[in-house]
Amino acid sequence: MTEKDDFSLQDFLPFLLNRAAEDSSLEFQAHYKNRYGMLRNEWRVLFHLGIFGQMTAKEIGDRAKIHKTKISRAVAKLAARRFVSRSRDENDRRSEHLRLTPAGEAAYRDLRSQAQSYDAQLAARFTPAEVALLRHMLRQLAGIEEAPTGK
Amino acid sequence: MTEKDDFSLQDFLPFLLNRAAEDSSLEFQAHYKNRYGMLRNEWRVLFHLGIFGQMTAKEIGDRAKIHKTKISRAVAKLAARRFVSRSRDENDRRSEHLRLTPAGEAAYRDLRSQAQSYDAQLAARFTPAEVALLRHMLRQLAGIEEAPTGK
DNA sequence: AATTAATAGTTGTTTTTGTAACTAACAAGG
DNA sequence: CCTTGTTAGTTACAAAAACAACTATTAATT
Repeated sequence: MTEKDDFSLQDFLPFLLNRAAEDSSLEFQAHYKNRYGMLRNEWRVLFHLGIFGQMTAKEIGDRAKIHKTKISRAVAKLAARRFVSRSRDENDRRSEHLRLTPAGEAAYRDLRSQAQSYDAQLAARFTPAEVALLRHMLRQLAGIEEAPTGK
Repeated sequence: MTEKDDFSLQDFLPFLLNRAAEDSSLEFQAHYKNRYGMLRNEWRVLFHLGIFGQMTAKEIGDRAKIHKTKISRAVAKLAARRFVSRSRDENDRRSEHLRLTPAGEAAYRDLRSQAQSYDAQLAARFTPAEVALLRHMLRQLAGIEEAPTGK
């Protein structure tokens, strides 16, 4: 099983990105799945509402580039578990404003602290400058506009 | 929709990694899906065989960290399309040696060149040193042992 | 040797995802 | 108004992934 070819899968960025993403997802999953029975899109929605306080499904989808059907299902489950409350917009009755219930807030705060320490754990493998560059490059690859530095 | 919280999803590594991985996967998918009707695990198997010449399903799974059921189904499809041939190991009749047929080789060479130019296109957004560091960090995050440099 | 355990690979069943079609509400142009 | 087009969100169906159970073969234990 020795190489007969100069191409290396382990250098191919889409492969590497997927492998790294899968590995880190799997580890972080332990927190939201075991403790709250959530799915990936559910914690993402939860986090968006935790961070921004109130959003519509569309706003979440646009910001996180998650398809509306995924949002719809995630919101349905979060609402069923009383983590999220929904209220129609009076001006445009097509859209719904979502926000966390107290139980949702509690879950968010708990998971956020898990996320922060897991992120720190990943970052600890590198120097701060390296991590900053990594985040910058990943944002670039993910098509996320750089957050304005408050300088 | 303004932030009420200091935590930023867009800095959280698992989120960033997933977003970047998904984006690049989706773009590269166009090549193997449109041209060959392949699935992600199918091109991965194809590439492994293209690179290493001959492997068992287990070896592929170990190296790429793909679960054996995924390998099994990917191999079944590749074999049905005559991209891969299978032969039992005479010493251990549980395992099968897989290799590319000429058609498989042709598909591999085609996709490999697509992969190389797509990778170059991604890499072009950064300096060579940055890209080298990115690959290094991703390998580290993915738990891939660094390839020995021939120095 | 006979039983038990381990390994390579496959198959079946359940969850999740992807895609498309749908409803309801609003907007714009004639 | 009233047809046509858009948008927010849901639902239904098809494709794919996850997980568990299975077969066949080899290895280990007694």
